[in-house]
Amino acid sequence: MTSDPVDEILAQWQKERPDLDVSPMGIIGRMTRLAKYLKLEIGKTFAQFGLNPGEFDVLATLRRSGQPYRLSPTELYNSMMVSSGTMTNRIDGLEKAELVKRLPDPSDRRGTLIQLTDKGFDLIEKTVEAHVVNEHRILEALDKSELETFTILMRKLLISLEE
Amino acid sequence: MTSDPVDEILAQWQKERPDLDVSPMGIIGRMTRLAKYLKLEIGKTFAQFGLNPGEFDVLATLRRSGQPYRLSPTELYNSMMVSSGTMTNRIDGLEKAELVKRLPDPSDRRGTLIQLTDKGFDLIEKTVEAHVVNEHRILEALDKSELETFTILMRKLLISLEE
DNA sequence: TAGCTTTATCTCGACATTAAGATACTTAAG
DNA sequence: CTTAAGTATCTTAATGTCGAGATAAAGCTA
Repeated sequence: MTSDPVDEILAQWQKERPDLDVSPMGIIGRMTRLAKYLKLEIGKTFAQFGLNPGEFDVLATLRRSGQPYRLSPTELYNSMMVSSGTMTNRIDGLEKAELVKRLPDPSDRRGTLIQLTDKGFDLIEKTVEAHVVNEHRILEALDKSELETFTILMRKLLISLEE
Repeated sequence: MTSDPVDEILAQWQKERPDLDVSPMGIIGRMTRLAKYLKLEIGKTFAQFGLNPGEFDVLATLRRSGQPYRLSPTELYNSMMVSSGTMTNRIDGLEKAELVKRLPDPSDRRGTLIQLTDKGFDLIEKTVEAHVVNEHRILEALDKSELETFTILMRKLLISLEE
């Protein structure tokens, strides 16, 4: 079995602290590292379209919500695990770039609805297409059944963490 | 099969863009989400010892490097995928807290060596112990063979991303 | 209806990170 | 020995994020 950098780390711990069972570090360390690499790789595609990962998330969430491509800031930040302040920032930037616009919520005067503009729609459409191609490339190392197993395991863990 | 939030997202895309094969989003989306939850959960343990994840990483890297618990800033930031500026910041903070100290590198006058202090050693020793217990708890949802499979898949992907 | 609690959004200050550049030193080539 | 290129570390400015708090509106309770 070929080893990766995380195996080295575990071997160091094994030597220094043989009394500890550090095997979970292998799982969590790899997950963390993978997430970092993936964010980096994926971010390159977004950058080609002038977006950062956060902005992409907002546009993609609006797009996949279906017509009329309109959600409240609260729905947006809840769905992507960021604070309200972060969402305000992101919306500000996207609004300045005319990719979304703020509309008053007719049924709640406190509220705002974030609406994808035509320009935003066109951009996210193209970006998602390139993004999916890129994701396929990134995962080429794993075959179909491996990806399936991977999904099942991650889903299981995700559900347990979200309880 | 129980579903997780990522399944919802995929279902939305399937409906909106049936022409795209968005299955890789399932893998990458879960990985990203998992990494976020894990960082959050794990960070709680670090916080109990007055550390943030970045500071923990530095102390842990020094600790597992073995005696004399001493590495250069370059070794440190290379091993943990952050910039040199980030490492300077982290070392500044840890030095102020007297958990590490900077020593001149006797063999290269440009260089510095970062040395774990006794206080730093004691702290990381206790923190790692609590951390490992916490990691075991987080991964309780998966059994031994699942964890093994998980490791193999992540290792494979990690190696392919690091080429 | 009046008062209290909750909700929606935004503002602001603090912080960690990055990338680019500065400084000082080392190494290799001629 | 001199010079050019490379290396180690730190500095700085810009960015994205969070969390606490402000404001306004809605919803509940009596």
